[in-house]
Amino acid sequence: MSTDQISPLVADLHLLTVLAHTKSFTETARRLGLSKASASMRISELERTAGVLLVRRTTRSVGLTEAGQQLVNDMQPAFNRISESYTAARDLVGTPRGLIRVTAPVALGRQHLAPCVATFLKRFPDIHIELELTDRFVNLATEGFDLAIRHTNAPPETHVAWVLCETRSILLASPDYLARRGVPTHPSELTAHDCLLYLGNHAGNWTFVRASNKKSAEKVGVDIRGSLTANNSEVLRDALLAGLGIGLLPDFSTVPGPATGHPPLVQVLPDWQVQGFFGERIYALRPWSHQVPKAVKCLVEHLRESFSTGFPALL
Amino acid sequence: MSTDQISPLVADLHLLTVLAHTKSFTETARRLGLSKASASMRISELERTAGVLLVRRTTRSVGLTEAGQQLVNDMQPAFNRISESYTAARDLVGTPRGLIRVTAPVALGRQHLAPCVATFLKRFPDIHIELELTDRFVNLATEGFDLAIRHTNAPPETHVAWVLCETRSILLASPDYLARRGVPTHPSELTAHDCLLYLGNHAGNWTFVRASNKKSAEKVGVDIRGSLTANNSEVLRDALLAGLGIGLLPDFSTVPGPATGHPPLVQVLPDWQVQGFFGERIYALRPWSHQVPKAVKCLVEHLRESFSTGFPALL
DNA sequence: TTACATTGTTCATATAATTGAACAATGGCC
DNA sequence: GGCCATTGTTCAATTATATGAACAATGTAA
Repeated sequence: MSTDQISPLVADLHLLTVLAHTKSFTETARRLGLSKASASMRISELERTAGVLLVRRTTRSVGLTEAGQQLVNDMQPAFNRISESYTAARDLVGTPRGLIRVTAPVALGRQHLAPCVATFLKRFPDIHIELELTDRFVNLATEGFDLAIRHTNAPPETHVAWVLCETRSILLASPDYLARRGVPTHPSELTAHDCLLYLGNHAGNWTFVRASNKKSAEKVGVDIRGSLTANNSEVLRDALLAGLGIGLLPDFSTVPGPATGHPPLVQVLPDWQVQGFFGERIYALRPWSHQVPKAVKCLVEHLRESFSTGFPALL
Repeated sequence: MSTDQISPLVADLHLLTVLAHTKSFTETARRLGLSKASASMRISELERTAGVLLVRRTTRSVGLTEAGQQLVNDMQPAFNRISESYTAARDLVGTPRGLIRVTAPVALGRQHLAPCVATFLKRFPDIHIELELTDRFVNLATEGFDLAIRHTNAPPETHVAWVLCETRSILLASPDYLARRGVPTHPSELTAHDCLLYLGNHAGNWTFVRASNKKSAEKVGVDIRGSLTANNSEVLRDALLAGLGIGLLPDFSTVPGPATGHPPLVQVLPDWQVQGFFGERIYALRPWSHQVPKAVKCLVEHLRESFSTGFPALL
């Protein structure tokens, strides 16, 4: 009925939406900066005044009832909108500020993003950044992230995708490995080599493409034998440096620093590219919204500048 | 950014939206059931944490700054949606309940609506009704009404319009007036009569239409001389009963009760109708929304039943 | 199965909130 | 122009709320 009635409940209703995502009073309380005792009591009172059971509570876990789930589904976009509006109002005046929650792949985040973020925070003292590094595919909207840094050639259509820089995945090996096992001159030779595979992304069969000077492209399918498979690109890089085999890595994570004592890696089969790893870029992704907070705009701009100047040697 | 940040502010942001409509801390506090001291302080703190001036305060009046206005415009639909969702959740279980804010024309409201509402409240003890009678055209959405009862032949397209009953406006006079001045047999004779006009609705020239038994309709334009013009239909009715002239009144407000000591009014020119007063109905109007609260549905149903049985004599 | 760690709830205490009267400022009214 | 009613703000007293340690329940790992 008239919106006046929800006034004493608005805060509790929002608490409920957070609870719906975290499915935990403890986590909800932490995010909202209050005690789990409060969170528990306020939900209880919300249910009491509403006269509807919203939360299914076992002493150990929390789920929503059908009514609660429907209520949250209805309200969630509204709270998102309110949040955007508030941020937009703040952005009207003064310097950029606020909290930006960023998620990025572990390796990329640690090696390139973190240093870049550090200089950014010095320029904008009123901006705070929460950087969560994970190789898991997070859902920006439901997990409350403002920005995701992704290395991909197919950014999701449902998000705003800013291009930070162009990259490509190339085949690499250490000089000593190539000295021992020989330098491949054609993709088909890879079958006889040890390969380092990224778990999940890299299937057992790669299709190589060579763009000839004519229109037609030359294609070769090759079965790959993985001597090491890992879900961490830094492990693969270290394995490459140690001379364990030939690996497909994005170019930004392959320049060894002087501290490693290793010579630079050597690109293998530079004329060939692996299908599915064309046109890769580093993107800053953001769930679609009416407004982009000024702080986020600044961060993206800063990242774009930093990433466009090329990547420094690692370590 | 992430909606978690607005959690401590949500209640204050909603307070701001109420303030935007009332333009008064006192009224805002009354509606929200807290003291004006609280309202003032919480808005102040909201501005402090946002770092933006939202409210333009003179010690006597309250207006919004540009930033504040934009913020409210952005958020208002969201809060409406939240309110609807909450009401829908409550409606999932148990008997209809909640507050319904209703506005209606003074005469119609006092004579027919109020008695009907009384019996309704007995049937649904958990429903509360706030009945505001005014002949002013209220904006349902911005003034926070759930339902408006209107007597019109052109319900606004932007609202849900339930038909409560059919009515028509007819020409009436008291028997003694007609005895003194004669019974008109044709609209053109009205120029020589005293007429009672509703201020605003009734212009000085009426077009009369008679639906003949053939397809063609007969039309006559007549200049009307008003002996009394008022913006209150009850005043006009009393004047009719007192024999002051001929008046155009909706049929539901014309049956004099025995307490008046007056004989029933007599319809004049029953074959003719006045253009612009065709197809009149009593409507229950409601701003468009995703859900109609169960309590509102029940009230509309109750009104429809009561109004369809015809109107009792007045007074 | 058993022990452990973690969850949600409870209750007395401490904290933060709301309150209401007093005050200064202002718009309306004669 | 001056009076009066009403507005928004301020501040100490009060009320309501949040807190955190203790507890029972439960999923997990050995």
